[in-house]
Amino acid sequence: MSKCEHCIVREFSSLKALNKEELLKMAECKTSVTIKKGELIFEEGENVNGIYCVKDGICKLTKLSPNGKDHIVKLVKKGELLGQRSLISDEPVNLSATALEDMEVCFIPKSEIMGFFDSNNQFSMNVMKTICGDLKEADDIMVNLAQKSVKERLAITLLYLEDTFGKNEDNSLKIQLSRDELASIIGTATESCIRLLSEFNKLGLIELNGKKIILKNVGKLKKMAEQN
Amino acid sequence: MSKCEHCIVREFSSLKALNKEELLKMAECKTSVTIKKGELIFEEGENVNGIYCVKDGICKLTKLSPNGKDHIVKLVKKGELLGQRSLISDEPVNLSATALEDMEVCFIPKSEIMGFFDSNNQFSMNVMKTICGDLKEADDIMVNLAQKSVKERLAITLLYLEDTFGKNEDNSLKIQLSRDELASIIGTATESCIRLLSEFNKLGLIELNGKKIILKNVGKLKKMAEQN
DNA sequence: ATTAAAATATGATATTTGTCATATAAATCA
DNA sequence: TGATTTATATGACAAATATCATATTTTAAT
Repeated sequence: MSKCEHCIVREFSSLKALNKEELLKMAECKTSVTIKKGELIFEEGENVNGIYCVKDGICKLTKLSPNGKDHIVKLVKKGELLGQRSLISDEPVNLSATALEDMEVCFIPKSEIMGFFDSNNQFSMNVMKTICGDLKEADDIMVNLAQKSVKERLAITLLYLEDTFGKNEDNSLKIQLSRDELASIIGTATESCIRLLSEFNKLGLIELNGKKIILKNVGKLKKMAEQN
Repeated sequence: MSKCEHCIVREFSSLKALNKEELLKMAECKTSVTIKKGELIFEEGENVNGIYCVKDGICKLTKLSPNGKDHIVKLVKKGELLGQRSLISDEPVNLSATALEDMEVCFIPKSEIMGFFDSNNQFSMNVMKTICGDLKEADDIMVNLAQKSVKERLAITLLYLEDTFGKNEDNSLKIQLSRDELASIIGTATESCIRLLSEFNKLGLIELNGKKIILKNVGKLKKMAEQN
């Protein structure tokens, strides 16, 4: 069993508040899990009795709409925790988590985390801050969905993806999403998403190369994002 | 200065975790404020050094989009707290709060609240649960904005308004919103909102009487909300 | 390697929604 | 009260977006 103490990823999450003793205790009860690209980590409505700490890889959090289409609510990367909301609310998870790349995650059971809430105030505060950050982000996304055009939202999303997940040596976005997934972040039909990508390509804003997307003109993309 | 101890509204918020002693302390440093319909409580970007406890009345939380239009992110009623997120994140508020009715609120300074976070674990937990609830709600709203038509969102919103704020003796919605405000919850143009209200009226789903809206056929409205 | 399945792409068209113009009704104010 | 502003309503039209059809490319499977 690997030691949480030596896990660098921990430093990026609320868990950084834990002391040596707490880390040793956690290392004993945690389980390491490998998840293959495309696999489900947990599903909407499930009881996840603990939280997942993402050691490596990216996953999407989705919510199923009554019409049967998924919407991607959030992308989660290395260093973040999954399932905090559900744990605190003591409810089933309201989102599904699916790996977009091969992942390494650690599962920490509920009882352990609840103990930290009681004993470590800084940890509680960190978790609260994270959730508050998520809420603020959600507010921004809501306003974009309500008031911006699909074109603007595509520009915003592309910039966000480069900003958050970085780019490869060839300048292409590191995170690889299908057109369908991209559409499901933006909140539009897959065809509309594809069409606008083509348009951006023709306008020289981006370059398409199979699944690879390169942002060629960030300045113009930023203008496109604020068109109104 | 009125006593927090005897304030019933407190029982509906995270503050219910406070003990007698804490309530006495709070009563000493809080300020009661009366706010007239239409008045601003705080504005996006402002430093609100504390939280507001809503004793009476309803307010809207809005966010300004770059295009200059407001979006209503949330409606807040008696018993809820305002400004928690900003306080925890130690950031300016990201939303503006405006009274939709005459209001009675109490302002509790930051220092006081931060003390409760340190000393009263149940209080922290309550606040966390509230924010988690808000986050879950935000997820739902995002999916609706991304995937439902304006018509569906209007139906959903009307049902939500009756459910959350109740109705008068004549069955009309207790909360009175202008068409403009209703449109800004739904995320559509004012004219579109008005047009759809007329349509719902003609279909017998609702009845319009000046500013009053009566839900005549909740069953059909529910069907309309899930059309897809 | 060949076939089948899935993803991407694009055209044609329908539907939804926004915008602009204008009319009427309601609220506010001098 | 009358005048002025603001809110509501509706028509006409334009623009954005979805849907359906189909072609092409890519990926996966046998």
